[in-house]
Amino acid sequence: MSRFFITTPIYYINAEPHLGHAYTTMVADAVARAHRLMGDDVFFLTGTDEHGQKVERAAQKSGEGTVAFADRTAQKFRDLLPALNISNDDFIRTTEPRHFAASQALWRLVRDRGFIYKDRYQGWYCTVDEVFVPEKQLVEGRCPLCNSVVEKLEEESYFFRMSAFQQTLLAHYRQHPEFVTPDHRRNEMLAFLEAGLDDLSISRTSFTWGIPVPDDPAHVMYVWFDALTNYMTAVGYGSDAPEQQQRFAHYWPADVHLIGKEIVRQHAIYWPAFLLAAGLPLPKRIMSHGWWLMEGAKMSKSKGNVVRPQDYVQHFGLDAVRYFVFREMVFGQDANFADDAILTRYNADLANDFGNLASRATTMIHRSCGGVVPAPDAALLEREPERALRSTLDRVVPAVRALVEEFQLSAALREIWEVVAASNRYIVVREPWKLAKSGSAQELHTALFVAADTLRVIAELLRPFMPDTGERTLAMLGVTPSATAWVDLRAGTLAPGGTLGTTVPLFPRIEHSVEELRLMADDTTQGAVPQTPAPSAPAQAPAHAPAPAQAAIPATTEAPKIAIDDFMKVELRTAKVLTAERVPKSSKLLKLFVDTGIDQRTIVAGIAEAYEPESLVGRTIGIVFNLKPAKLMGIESNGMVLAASAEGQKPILISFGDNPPPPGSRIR
RNA sequence: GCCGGAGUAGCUCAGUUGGUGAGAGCACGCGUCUCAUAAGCGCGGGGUCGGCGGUUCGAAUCCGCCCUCCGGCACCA
Repeated sequence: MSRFFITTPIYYINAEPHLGHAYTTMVADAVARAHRLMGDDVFFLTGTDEHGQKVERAAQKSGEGTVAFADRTAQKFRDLLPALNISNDDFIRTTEPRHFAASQALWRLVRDRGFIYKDRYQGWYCTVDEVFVPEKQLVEGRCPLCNSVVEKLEEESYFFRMSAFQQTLLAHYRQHPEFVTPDHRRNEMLAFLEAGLDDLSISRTSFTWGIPVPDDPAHVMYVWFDALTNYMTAVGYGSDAPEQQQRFAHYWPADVHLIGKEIVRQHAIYWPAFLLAAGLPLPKRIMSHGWWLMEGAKMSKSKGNVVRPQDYVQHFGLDAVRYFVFREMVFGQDANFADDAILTRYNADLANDFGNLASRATTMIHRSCGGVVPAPDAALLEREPERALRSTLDRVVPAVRALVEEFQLSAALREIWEVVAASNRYIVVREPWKLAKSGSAQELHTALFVAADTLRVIAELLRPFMPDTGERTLAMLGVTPSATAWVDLRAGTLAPGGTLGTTVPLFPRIEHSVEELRLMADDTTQGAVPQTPAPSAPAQAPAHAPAPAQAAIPATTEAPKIAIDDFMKVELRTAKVLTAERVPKSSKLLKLFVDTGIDQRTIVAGIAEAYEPESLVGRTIGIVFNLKPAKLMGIESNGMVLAASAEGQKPILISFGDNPPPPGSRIR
């Protein structure tokens, strides 16, 4: 069993989490899960980068303390993890004490070995943007960003003697061609190295939100020195505790730093230079992926085309989104995120090919074999379609393993779908429904066994990519998931005599366009907060209910019983409607302004089809008082109106009669 | 500007060291089964392989020039 330490970048908390962050984290998750299934001792790290002037300023602007701001914004990234079913082993924040200790330890080490010196940092400073502008970028002596006049400024700074490592790094690149992937990024880094390295300014005195430089607290470490060190902090670097030192010895160096292409240099040059200076081992691989483009354009806030993964998770379910991003992006290249592409992938690959296969294979065993895995006939297994299918598996399983190790998730899924297609073809050739009527029992049992056995291998192969789907498919087959299922994964290992679970539709076809789905979701869901997927709950209805008609009404009534305490967490109160108006471009939403007795607030409610706005003014309604705010059609809604909605019917508000209680009365 | 990628069917892309008549998926058309989520399976149409020129018995694949797009040299998954 080998050790596998994989990291994502730590995400800078100055931005909102978006598809880019989600993608990096999901890729790392899939690879980490695959290594666990292969029996490796995996450590999977992600976290947040919280220091620097940008954060300090954003915190000032927000009026919170810097610490409170960092806590709140870091939490947004942390919240993304369960929503994406991420199996990280640790979540590191650069503001944690352990990270201060590690960063300062690394600094001291590098300093004591003679690679840090103090000098003056001199440059052109733009007082408007508050940044140093490199001389080359000046436009006629003015700031290229805001066109204001820059001034020459000097600041005392510590410098890292990066220039000392050019030759060592070049040698390392030559000895380890796999160090930077993909190749064209490696070539870029080689070009950068050959051009020569400048020493790097690694401290600042112009702000204080950072890790103090040891023995000179007027300086804080400049962002990358502190940030990159996180990879060692999390495995125990800088700690005095013996068990932490052992952990560090065990897990360092990292096997993979997974990053986006925009931070290759920091990881492929700065970071190894720091480590060389400290005399510490270098990470084995820097793997960099491309960007997600929207309609061919880079995502950016100003273009308003930032993809929020939660929206798609809501429409298609988490596993479908994971499948899409893995399948669609060739590692290292940019890829397009298009609504119709994800819908096509969903219906063609997940619903038609795989979901339907799982459904037909298990249903036939329920019908013809009483839901028990039949025993195959050894001689019949040696006939042609069976042998061919088996050899497909023999080829695909190791291929998938190898591809995942190289982060070729798209190709790996393509291989798995070869098996899906082969399995569908096998069923057509053997026609078990005919065998059930007139064929021999041995032939029927063999065909159904092979179908189920193949499905089981597919389910195991899918687990890193779509953990929930893999386990639900195994549950349909009555197979208990094993933590190391990939160690000896092959055809013919499904145990005859096992009892199948219930067949459930894994990916119901979606007949609506994405635009329709989006409108429905906007009108019917009250929270933009992504659903936390129920981990391994095999027998339940689809956790993510992609069918939009079900969005307003739970598909089943099998909700577990709750205690009175749980109920009392929900503050139901009366409120009086002050104003009501239609939300433009929405067929179902009304914007209400209500008096809750405690405050006055806006609530958006999906009742426009049932009530005229005017009829509501002055009326007393029931609301959920302490619901998290959510944005619906761009309007922040603070609470939720209580109304009964029978399936297919318009909602009816809870009524308090002619003599209603005062606003703010608790409902229980 | 310098360096590096990419331009192949309507769409997204495979095509190692030049050589059986240029491929896959999706979409589209036709056929077919009925176990299955109106899913599956089979067949089919469609491409001057960015342009021009060259090397060669033979080039999408090598060379030169040109056009277009993208990236690195300068922040951001």
